[in-house]
Amino acid sequence: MQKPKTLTKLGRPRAFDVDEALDRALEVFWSNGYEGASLSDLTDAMGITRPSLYAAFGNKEELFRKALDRYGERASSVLATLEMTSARDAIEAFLTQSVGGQCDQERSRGCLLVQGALSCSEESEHVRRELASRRRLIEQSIRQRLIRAESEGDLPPNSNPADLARYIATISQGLSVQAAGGASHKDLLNVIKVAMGFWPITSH
Amino acid sequence: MQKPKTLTKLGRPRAFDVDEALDRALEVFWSNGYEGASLSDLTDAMGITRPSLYAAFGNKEELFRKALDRYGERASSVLATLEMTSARDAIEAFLTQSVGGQCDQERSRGCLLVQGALSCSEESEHVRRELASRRRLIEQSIRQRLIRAESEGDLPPNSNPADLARYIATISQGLSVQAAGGASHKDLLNVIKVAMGFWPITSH
DNA sequence: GTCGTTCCATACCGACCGGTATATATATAT
DNA sequence: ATATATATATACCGGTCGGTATGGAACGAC
Repeated sequence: MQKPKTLTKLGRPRAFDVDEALDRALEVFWSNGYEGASLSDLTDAMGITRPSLYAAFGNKEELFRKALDRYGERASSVLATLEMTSARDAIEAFLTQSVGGQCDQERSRGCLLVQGALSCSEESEHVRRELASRRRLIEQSIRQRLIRAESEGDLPPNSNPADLARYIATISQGLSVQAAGGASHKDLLNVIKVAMGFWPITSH
Repeated sequence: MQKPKTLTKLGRPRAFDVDEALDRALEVFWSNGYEGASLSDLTDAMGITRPSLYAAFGNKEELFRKALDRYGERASSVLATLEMTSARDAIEAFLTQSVGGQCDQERSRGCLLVQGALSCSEESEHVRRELASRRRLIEQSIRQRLIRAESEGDLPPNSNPADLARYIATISQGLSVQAAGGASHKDLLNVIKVAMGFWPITSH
């Protein structure tokens, strides 16, 4: 059993920045979805060749998964808003931040977890399920926040945290569809305003 | 200028039912989306050969558009619910019927207008826009119903029909994403219950 | 230098994509 | 029967898909 030694800086150095290439790939996946993004689209945007992509990221599916992870890092600040003191503020901020992330500059693009592969060919079923699973994780975070709120007396009486969480997730995902359909940032904020109407208690 | 005569029943008769074949195609598009449905998937499900498909329906995009039209006919009863006397009942029935159409038997599949091509390669941009356009038509129907309600005093004060309509459409589209992610019929109905909470006036 | 290792560039792989040419089968019209 | 018109069956088209074999280029180790 021999040590792996310093096999870090051996051979010809990589001529591109992996993180930057991943960011570019994320953009393509975000715009075109998993199946809609061809390897040629990806390598063109990343500025690297096909073998470089496979050496650095494995294959298309692994690249997508890494792009999803990166997307999750970027969006972590959105989930962080759930930690606000009032549950109502937390939910409203979550939705607002979520919409903010879906509207880059002038173009509305929606959420990658929704745009990525809502429906697809059977070959990509695996990716589709992965996305659904990640969406479910977000819904769970919301649910846990609302369960906490319930225990703190910070929820309207007779509330069902599970149903409320699914409702919030549904709004968020619907906003993604709206964004993909061309709705403006302001439009989406107005939807949030209406959506928060279920909350009978105003906390300020 | 000669009459076209009776060129209806000439030549070898078609060996399949066009309507039934279109229904089968609709199923495939619904499950896999526009790009995710290959011609082989389609012809296999339709039970016809490729040239027969092209002779009867034009090409893949035209077939999809005809499937959309057929889908619209089926879903026309959903839009019809908007004509109920009370606006609140109309909206609630619309959402409930909508969910009913998205859950066939045990499998939840969402709305074709959302699943069809939320994101895609650049070649199918045309189809994507078509779907967004059809979604917008539905939202307009809702808006007009709410505008009518406003004029009838059947809306809460300070309501904004446009924002409310977009909100309803957002819920409906979010439900489609939820359905695609595996939510059950009952789950979706519970979401609707929460979603109607914005409506401060109960009409019975 | 030479070696070992890693990366890049090119060209290529089989499979499948949407779409079609060709030939044959089956109907009506006369 | 013959001609005409339409549908079907088969086999095929160029192009693109995701993925890779191959050979040379650029580094550290020695």
